[in-house]
Amino acid sequence: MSIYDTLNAEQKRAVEHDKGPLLILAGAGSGKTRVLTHRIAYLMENKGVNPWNILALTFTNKAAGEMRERVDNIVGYGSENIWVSTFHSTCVRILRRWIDVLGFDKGFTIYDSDDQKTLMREICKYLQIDTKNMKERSLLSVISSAKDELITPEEYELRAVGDFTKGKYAAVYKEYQKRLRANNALDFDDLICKTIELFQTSKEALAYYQRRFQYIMVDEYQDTNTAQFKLIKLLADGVNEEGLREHNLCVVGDDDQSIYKFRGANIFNILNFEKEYPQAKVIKLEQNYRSTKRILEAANEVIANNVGRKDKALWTDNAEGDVVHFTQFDRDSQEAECIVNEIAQAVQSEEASYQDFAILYRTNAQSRIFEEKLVVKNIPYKIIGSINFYARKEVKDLLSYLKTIGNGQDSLAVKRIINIPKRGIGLATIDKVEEYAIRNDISFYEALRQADYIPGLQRAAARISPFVSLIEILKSNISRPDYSISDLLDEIIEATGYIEDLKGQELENEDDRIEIIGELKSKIVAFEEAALEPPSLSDFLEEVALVSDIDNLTEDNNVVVLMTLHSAKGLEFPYVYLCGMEEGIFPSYMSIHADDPETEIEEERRLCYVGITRAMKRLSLSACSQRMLRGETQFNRPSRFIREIPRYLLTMEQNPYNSNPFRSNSHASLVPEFNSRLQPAGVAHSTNPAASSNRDMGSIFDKNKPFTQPPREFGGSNLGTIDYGIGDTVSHIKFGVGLVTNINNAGKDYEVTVDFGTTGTKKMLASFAKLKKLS
DNA sequence: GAATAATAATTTTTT
DNA sequence: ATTATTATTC
Repeated sequence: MSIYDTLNAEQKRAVEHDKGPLLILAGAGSGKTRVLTHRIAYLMENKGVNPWNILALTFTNKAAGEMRERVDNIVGYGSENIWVSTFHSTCVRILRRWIDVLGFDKGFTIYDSDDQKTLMREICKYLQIDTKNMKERSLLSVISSAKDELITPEEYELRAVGDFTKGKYAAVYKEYQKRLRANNALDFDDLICKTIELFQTSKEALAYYQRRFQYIMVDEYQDTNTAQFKLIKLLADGVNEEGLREHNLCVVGDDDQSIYKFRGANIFNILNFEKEYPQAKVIKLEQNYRSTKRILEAANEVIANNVGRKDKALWTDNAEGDVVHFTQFDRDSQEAECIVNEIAQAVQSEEASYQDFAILYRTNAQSRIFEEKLVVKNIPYKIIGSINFYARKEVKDLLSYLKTIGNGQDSLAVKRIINIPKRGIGLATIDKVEEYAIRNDISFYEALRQADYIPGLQRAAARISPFVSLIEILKSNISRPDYSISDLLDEIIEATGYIEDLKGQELENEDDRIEIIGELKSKIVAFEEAALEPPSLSDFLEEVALVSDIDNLTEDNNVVVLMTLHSAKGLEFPYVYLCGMEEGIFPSYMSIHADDPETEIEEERRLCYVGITRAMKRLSLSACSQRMLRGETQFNRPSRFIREIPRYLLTMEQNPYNSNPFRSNSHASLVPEFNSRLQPAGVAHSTNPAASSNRDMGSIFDKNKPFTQPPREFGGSNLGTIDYGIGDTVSHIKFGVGLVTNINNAGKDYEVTVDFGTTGTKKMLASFAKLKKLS
């Protein structure tokens, strides 16, 4: 009896394949990680492959860590020598060693999307681009797509000839790359592109890694972009000791779970793998070990609506299981409250524990309301993603100090902290320094050091020099042998008086902010303790840039987890709540109204498939008729994906708050209170005329309504009117109490004129103003 | 020239 | 609702 006997026939074939390209099409829950780890073990144990020669690429650090751990459990030795890491970490590791070939310094900084945006803002200002027409975000995405396709700024320029807009893009792209280099910084895409550039520039570097990585494995292959594929191809093109090109490349993926097209994922990497490698062997894993029959069938039915997929039929030996639950709520607050109550009850009755539950949604913004309800119920939870810890102001400030000390060329970081805490250095001074830096072709920080020689900076120069000395002193500490990053952080906080400054600002959430600084400190300490040898500052900054929230999700925490559908890929939970199943939310408004809705909706559908297939035992779907989004009330119809699940697999659950407020659950006491909060106050929103126009967004379903449930009314039935008229007294959230002096019918909305007395007379649209009638 | 108050703008998904 | 930018005050 060997460990390989637990594998099914197809899995076994995949595991025992040793030489040559291999494509594993692995459906959801078909044990693909198991196959990968067993294959690594098999190669080591039975084929005498040196773990040193194995490279396994994943997309998240979590997946990488898990893979290493699982190999360790099987083999018991040598797993630390396998190179298992994410694409991005792999590239950083290579570049830290070789990037000087490309003219960068080895201490380069990695820019996250916030940094990118800041840089782009500067560029738009510099190139006098009107950001009303060309948004920073869209410019960045143009650049990102170019990089994904390995198009250089020069090439982009060539292709742009004669096209004004593209010409502009080319200029921005060029300037962006120029500034990254000047700051000795790389963005995420650069990590991949520069590694390829390195391999094309240095035969020595390429040969070294080709020789080392004799066996390459790629997880989530459907998410690779053109650049990543090129990188894999370059590495897999090496020769072995006998001078043979074996292409020992094993890729695992599922075209139905390709959900990163927006990030450049190229579906043809998986669809055309056999064309690229004609000798490739293809193995399909179609047995699902995760979900019940009903859940799997629901998933299959939904995904069957997509065209142009690789043919496959996922099946399972698991039990029939519970039907899929669908509940339609009136409001998002009900949805959240109800789901949270259900979880509390299940845990109370010891049917399950907190960690068995996941709440999944399309956008991060949806997490807020759940958090609210979970706190009230005292349920332990973890939200993955939403407000990234490293995006907090305090953290960014302190990290910028670290970056400034580690890489003085990173002007973005220097500019961020030069006046934090306030040193009396304002915009005008910064502009002058910047101008001097550009004129003399030096970095911003270098210009600060020469502040005394900058014309027009008499008084300001005196304010700059203490800052420069501070950084210089902190810098000199790094060279001490006993130096640690956490000491450095302490010194920064101490020397700048950062915490005192924070306290002086009299912010209401002062304690939270100080706590966050403490959290940063413990993260640094933990990082230093986990490292085998004392890590360098750039090691830590790299960790910060490349470790995502999901990576820290561990199973030993008994908490309910909340995350986006994207983050949930690769995970599984006994009980899954898929909420916000509404047209405009999921599928998203963006996809419905895209230039090419068919394609975009298909991606959303794959995302839905991913969501459904996370569930092992029970799947609960829900939608709300009314939802608050960015301070506005939206009215959405249930998602088309609900309709795609056959009725016999679904139960339509009654909204417990509506049908029977005294339902026999232990939380019945909450209900009357809830309703009273909901009814009169909410009427102002639900009766505004824009509501009916928003509603039409989902009207494609009017002709073909999938629901037998009688349509319920919200609050009152006077939708499309407003409950105040000329001469009425109304209150506005910001302007206070005023008198309605005029109402005009402005198409789908009403333009209301209100006299707020001393505040003045304002004209506003009824749908946005949220006026409340006072009588 | 800098600090502060007021106003405009923004969010789909992520390494 | 939160954050970046602009207008205003000191």
